[in-house]
Amino acid sequence: MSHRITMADVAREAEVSVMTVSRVVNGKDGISITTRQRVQEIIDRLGYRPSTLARSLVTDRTGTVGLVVIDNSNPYFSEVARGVEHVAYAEGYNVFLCNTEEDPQRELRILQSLSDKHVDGVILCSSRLDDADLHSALAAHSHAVLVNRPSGTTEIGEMLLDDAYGGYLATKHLIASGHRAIGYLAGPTQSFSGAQRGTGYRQALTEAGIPLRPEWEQACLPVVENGTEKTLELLSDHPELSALFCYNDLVAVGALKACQQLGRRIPDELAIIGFDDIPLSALVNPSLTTCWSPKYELGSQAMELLLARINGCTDDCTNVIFQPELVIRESAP
Amino acid sequence: MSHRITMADVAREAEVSVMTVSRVVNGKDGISITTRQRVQEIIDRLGYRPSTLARSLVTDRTGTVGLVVIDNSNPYFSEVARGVEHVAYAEGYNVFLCNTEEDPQRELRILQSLSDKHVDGVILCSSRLDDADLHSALAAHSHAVLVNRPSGTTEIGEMLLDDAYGGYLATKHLIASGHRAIGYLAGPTQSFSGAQRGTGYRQALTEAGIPLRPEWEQACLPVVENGTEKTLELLSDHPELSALFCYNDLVAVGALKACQQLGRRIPDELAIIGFDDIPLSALVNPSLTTCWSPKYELGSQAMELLLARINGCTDDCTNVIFQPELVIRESAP
DNA sequence: CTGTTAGCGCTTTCAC
DNA sequence: GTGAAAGCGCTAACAG
Repeated sequence: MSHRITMADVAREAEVSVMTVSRVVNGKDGISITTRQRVQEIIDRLGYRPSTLARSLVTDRTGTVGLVVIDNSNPYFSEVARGVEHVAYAEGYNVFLCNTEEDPQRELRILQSLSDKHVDGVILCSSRLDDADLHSALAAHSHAVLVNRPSGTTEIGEMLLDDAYGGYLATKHLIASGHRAIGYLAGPTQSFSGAQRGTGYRQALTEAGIPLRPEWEQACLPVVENGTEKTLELLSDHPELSALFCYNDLVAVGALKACQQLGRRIPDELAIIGFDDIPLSALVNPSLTTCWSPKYELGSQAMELLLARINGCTDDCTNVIFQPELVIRESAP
Repeated sequence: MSHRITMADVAREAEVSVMTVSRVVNGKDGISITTRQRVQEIIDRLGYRPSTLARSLVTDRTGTVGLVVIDNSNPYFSEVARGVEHVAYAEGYNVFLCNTEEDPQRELRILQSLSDKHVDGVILCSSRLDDADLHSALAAHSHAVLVNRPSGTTEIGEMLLDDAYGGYLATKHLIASGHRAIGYLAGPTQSFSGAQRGTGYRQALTEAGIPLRPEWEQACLPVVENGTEKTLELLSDHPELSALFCYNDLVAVGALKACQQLGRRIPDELAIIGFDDIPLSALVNPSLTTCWSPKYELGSQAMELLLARINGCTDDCTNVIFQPELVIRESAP
C-alpha cells in the first residue's frame, strides 16, 4: 500500500480547490458542468475514493450499525442476521455482527465497543440484560431497535413477535388432541420470549380447565444438548406427561433425541411442539410441529426501522408486532 | 445525545494539556504518578471514551475487519463466522459481516465498501471471484486472508482444508463398501473446494480401476432444494448409480429427500456421503456419513492469521492446511 | 460558480 | 514531566 489518494491530490491535479472536489464527490450543485466533468474524470483516472473516516469525523455519521445476537451459529439468529444484512447492504450500510454468548457482561462490553466505534445505531436481538443495564448501555447510542423484547419507551424501536399467542396456539393444539399433561421447556430464565410463551401456555391450560402444575415447567438453554438433558429429567420426574411444548426448535430436537434414547415413540407416547420453524424442524424425523416466526422479516424490518429512526423519523416509523403461525407436522399432528 | 465528552473536556477539568490526557488514555509513560491518577479520576468521573474515529484518522488503524461469506444463514458459514468473531472480540476488534449471495458483482462491491471503511483487513471465505478480479479487489486492502482457496502469493494469507483428500476419503469409503457406480454432486462451478473434492473423487476411482464417467458428475447449488432437484435428475438419467458423493451436507440432505420421494432406500439402494459435518447431518434420518471440516477453527485461525499479519508478522505467520476426517454414520456405513 | 477559513478529536513531533 | 504546534482528510459556513 503506497499512498492513498486524497481529495488534495485530486484538487491539485484538477487545479481546483478541495472544496470543489468535495462538491463533485457529494453530488452537490452549484458547480459548472464543465468543472464537474473535469474533476470527475480525474477522480476516475486516479481511482480516488473518499475516506469515510474523515467524513464521519465531521458529519458524525459512520454508515455502520451494530447487530447484537446471542449466537450467530444458532439458525434462528443467523436468519435474522441475513435479513438485517440484506437491507443494510441495499442502503450502503455495513453491519458489525456481535455474539453475546448468553453473557450479560459480554453484552455490555459489546455495546460499549460499538458505541466507541460510533455506529449510527444498534439492533439488539434477544437481549439478556436487565432493564437498568439495558437502558444505561443504550444511552450511549443515538438509535436502537430491540428485537424480541419491548423497550418501554418510544426512544427505542421494537420489533416483536406475539410470543404469548404462539404459546397459546401451540398449547391449544395439544389440548385439542386430547392432551392434559403438558410440560413446558421454558428456555433461559432471562428470556423475555420464553416468559411470554409461558404465559400463553398457562392461559390455554386455564381456559381448558386444566390446573397449572409449576413442576411441569422447566428452564433450559436454547440448544439441542440441553433440550435432551432437561427432557430426560422432566420425563423421569413426571412420566405422566403426554406432551411437551418447547422454547424453540433446537430444544424440541433435543427432546426428540431424548425420546429416542428412552424408546418413547413420537407422537404417540409423547407429542412435541417447538418454536421458530427453523429449516431443521422440517428435516428431522419425525418432523417437528412448531410455531413459525418471521425470522428474516424480523431482521429486515428491524433494520428498516433503525434506518428510519437514523434518518430522523419520529412518529410514523412504527414498531411492528408479528403474529406466529402454527405449522403442523409429525411430532404433534 | 447532548454532547460527547472529548479529550479537551477532560484536559480543561484536570487543568492539563490535551497531550497529557492522551498519554494517560494510552498508558504511555513519562507522566508523574500523581498527574496520571488525577487525570484518570476525571476520565472516570466524566465517563470519557476516546473517539476511535479521530484516532483512526491519524493512526490509520480502525480495529475492524471484514468477513465476507456467501450466506451467513448457511450453517457452515455461520460457524466459521462464530470462530472469527470469537477471536476478534478477544482482541478488541469488531467484524463487519457481509453476504455475497453467490454474486461476484456484489462481492466486488462489498470489498470496495469495506476498503472505504478502512478495515484493517479482510477474510474472504469461499470467494467466487476469478483470479484477476480477486487480486485487483484485494489490492485496495492492506491485509487479507483467504479461506477455502489458495491465494498464489505470500502477500495474502490462506486457511485451507485438504479438499482433494476429503473427496478421496469419501469415495474410497464407498468403493470399499463395494460401490462402483458413484455419482458426484459437485457444487457451484466456481467453487474451488468443489473442484478439489472432484479431483479426490476421480483419483479414488482411478486407483480402484473404475473408469471415469463425466456424466455422473453434476454441478449444483449448495442448498437443500437444489440437492433434491439435481439428485432426481441424476438418478433419472443414471438409475445405475448406487452411491452419491455430495458437495456438502445441505446437498446431501437434499439427496436424502429425493430418495424419500422416489422410495429409494438409504443406504441399501443408494449410499450418500456429504461434506462439512454440520450439526444437521447428525440429526436427519438416516444420519449422514460425511467429511468433517474444522469450521470454527477455520474461522478462528483465519482471524489469528489476519491479526498476525496486521501486526506486522511476515514469515512465521504461516498458512494452515487442515485435514478432513471421515465421519461414518447411517447413510453410508 | 468557486475558494477561504475553521474545525471534527485525536496523535506525532519537537520544544521546554 | 509536560505542553504547543501541526496535521490526519474531510465538510460547514461564509466570502467573493
